[in-house]
Amino acid sequence: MTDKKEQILFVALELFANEGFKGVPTSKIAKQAGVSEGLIFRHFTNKQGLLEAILGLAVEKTKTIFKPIIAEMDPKKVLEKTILFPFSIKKDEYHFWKLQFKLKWELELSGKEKMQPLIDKLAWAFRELNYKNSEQEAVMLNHIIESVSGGILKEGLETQLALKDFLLNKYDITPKN
Amino acid sequence: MTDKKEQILFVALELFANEGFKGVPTSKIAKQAGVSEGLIFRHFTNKQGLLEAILGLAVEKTKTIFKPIIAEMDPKKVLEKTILFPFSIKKDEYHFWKLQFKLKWELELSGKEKMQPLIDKLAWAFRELNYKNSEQEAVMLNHIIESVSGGILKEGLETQLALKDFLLNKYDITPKN
DNA sequence: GTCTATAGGATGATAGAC
DNA sequence: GTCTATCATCCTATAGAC
Repeated sequence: MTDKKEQILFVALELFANEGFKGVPTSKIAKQAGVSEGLIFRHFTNKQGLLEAILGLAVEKTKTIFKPIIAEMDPKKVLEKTILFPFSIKKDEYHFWKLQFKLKWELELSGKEKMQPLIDKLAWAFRELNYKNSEQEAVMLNHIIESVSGGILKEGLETQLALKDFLLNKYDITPKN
Repeated sequence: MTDKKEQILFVALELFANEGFKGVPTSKIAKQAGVSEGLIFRHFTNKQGLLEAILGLAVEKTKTIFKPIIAEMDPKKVLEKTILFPFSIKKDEYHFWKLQFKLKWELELSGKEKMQPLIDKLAWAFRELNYKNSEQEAVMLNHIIESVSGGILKEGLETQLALKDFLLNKYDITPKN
């Protein structure tokens, strides 16, 4: 079926996202991936290497996910897409995002650089829309969507849903063309 | 000197905050606390029990920290104190707050109930100030200060400092009486 | 209350055969 | 590329002496 190396990555991402890096033994990854434990070390040298392989993919994936926002040239649309983003996280992206939050705190990884392109784009949008302090507006909105995303991942979409229309309204976005 | 039981709690809090619960062996706690490893288990039964003892203290400490905001009866002052809060976290409270964020993700602890009294107070303040949707305003401001606090703990106070005056201004708060 | 010693199991990693 | 077998270490927890 699938490549065993990819299978290891797939399972490890899911397990790390749910139980943390230190919380998951390689034996468990191997078992769930239907692979011998030794193979993990053949492919990734050590457990840390496995994590770094996943992190490498994460950088790419993040770029892909934010591409539609970065590419948008209508400033209002930039805000709309940004606000809607947390509420439109797909089920199969949950593991990915959960891992980002988990590792950010478990290993104190920045995650900051990954968001910078989005913040820059937001700052641009606010500037276009003549907001006073576009830089800080961008940083603040980023804080909001980051915390809202975290809330959704931890406590479920329903718990944050009321914020959606509130935020769209706050930023003066008419409910879809 | 200090009670050895307290010393264990003190050291464990610091280590858990910096390296996570699963990341810290009891041997390390014992060593750094200048105590035999067995004593940890005499006092707290097991490692989980040690964590729960710390978590018990955390509930009390959180109440104490937010008490000045909850008790405030001037709605403007409530907003001011809330906004200033992340920027005034004392060095000796860093471990405590870092632990809250770390465990929130490592063990998927809610942390939500702990913030509810603050959110309620904020909702009250916004209502007093005739904001349209006081509930969501409160939730949003809570998101902001939560994310800002996280940024300060992870990346340092300086990285978030620009937001302070921006937020005070945003909520129309005159720079201190 | 506190320490020393140690059991018992899990865990990361390696060696060697296929 | 993949598996089996195995090792060395680490880690939680307990027993028993002081």
